[in-house]
Amino acid sequence: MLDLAILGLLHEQEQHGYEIRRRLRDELGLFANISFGSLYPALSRLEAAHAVTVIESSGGAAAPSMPFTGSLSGERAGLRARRAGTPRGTKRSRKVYRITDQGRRLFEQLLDADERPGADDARSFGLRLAFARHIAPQARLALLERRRAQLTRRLATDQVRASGDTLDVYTRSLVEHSTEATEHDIAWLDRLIESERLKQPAPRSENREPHTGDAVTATKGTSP
Amino acid sequence: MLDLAILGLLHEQEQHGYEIRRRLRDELGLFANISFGSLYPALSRLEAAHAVTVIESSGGAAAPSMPFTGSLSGERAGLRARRAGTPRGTKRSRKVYRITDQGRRLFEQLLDADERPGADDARSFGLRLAFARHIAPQARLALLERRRAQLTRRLATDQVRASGDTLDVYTRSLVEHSTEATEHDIAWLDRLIESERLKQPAPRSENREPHTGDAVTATKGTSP
DNA sequence: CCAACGATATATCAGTTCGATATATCAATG
DNA sequence: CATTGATATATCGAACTGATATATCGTTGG
Repeated sequence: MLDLAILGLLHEQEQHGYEIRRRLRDELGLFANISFGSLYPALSRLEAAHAVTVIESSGGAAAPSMPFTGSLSGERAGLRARRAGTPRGTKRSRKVYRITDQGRRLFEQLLDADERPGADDARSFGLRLAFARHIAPQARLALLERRRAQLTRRLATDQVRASGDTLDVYTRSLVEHSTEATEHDIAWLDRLIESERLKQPAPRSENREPHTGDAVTATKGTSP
Repeated sequence: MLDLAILGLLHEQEQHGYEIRRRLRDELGLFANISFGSLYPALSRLEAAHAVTVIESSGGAAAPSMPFTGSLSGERAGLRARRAGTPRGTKRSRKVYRITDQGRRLFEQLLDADERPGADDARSFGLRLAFARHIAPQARLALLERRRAQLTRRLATDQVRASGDTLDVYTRSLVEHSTEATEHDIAWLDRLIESERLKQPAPRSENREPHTGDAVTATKGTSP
């Protein structure tokens, strides 16, 4: 899962590990504070799989062919960057990674294949959504609908759990709040799905009726 | 974290591993489907730490001293349970675990100490809340307020993230929805906190003003 | 001036958790 | 009466976390 996140960030711009961590935290929001013990092994993994390559290892020469338009002025600083300008600068060694063609292929493959329904699915979905602009409109729609189905299933099991009378006050409140949150999530997804549908002309209609709001409203009406 | 969950369930009734897994899934809802690769090592861990003991190892003799009032008729079945009644029954070996006094101490210790603000804090809080009936009213209130502070902090960083203009449509939607969800969580916590306050006579007031709804409403007003 | 401190940056370790898989028993199914 | 499915315990490798180590550089303040 981390691999996907890293490839997604490198997809846009070559970067070094520490910066990847910062962007994961500040931009994505998923991976509140990804551990270095996850990040660096993941980068090594990806390098071993030829999905990324190390562009620049230290502050020395070997300027990359692409003079990337990015933020900081990494090249050959440190030498005599003693008192002149360059207020934010290189900092130590830095291994800058660049995604390869194979890595790009792996990225797309992870983006719509990997999706196993496991414990940590909210994070997985959030990550995919954050990179949704990179995938085909129909795959995007499929992603949203898979997530919707997932949440609908959860809603069903949550209601079974809430219907029992063995729960104490706190656990009951927890389950009820969880149910509400899931309904809120589904409503959000429905908005996204509708918005996607408007952007593309209904791929291959027929047997396709608008299902907006079936399970959500059903939560109010399933009990006799 | 699993240790806490296991001790919490064994706190109420002695059980075997498979059943613990079922209750974690069906009652708590956290740990959607806890892995056996987590569960059984955790039980061994707890046994090694003398927090739990194995009461009954197989379908043989050695009936536990306490004839626990619980559900199923485990004792000495399997022998000649061939065609007569007993529709749900023993099933194979089963190692039944019981919590020890030391385990009970560990449980209380984990319940209010461990709380590290890490990646997986929603689960950690949910777990503690599910066992909140076992702790002192003031500790319960403290738990709720710590969680509230945590979410308020998250709200602040989420707003910083949303204020940047570098996000694409999908990521922006993700962040906005996440913010809403956090606000919803805080409102829920405020309800729980109020409900707790009514149950106990304000421990030691002074310098304590009702803070219900400061950060939540602040999310509408911080921008100039 | 320079020592202390904090931010940047990479790396590794032990401990947990997960997913997959192996093994065994028993009930139900056909 | 063989196959399948539920119950039950166990173990493996891979991944993630928190902690810790190491190093460089900029800032701060005595």
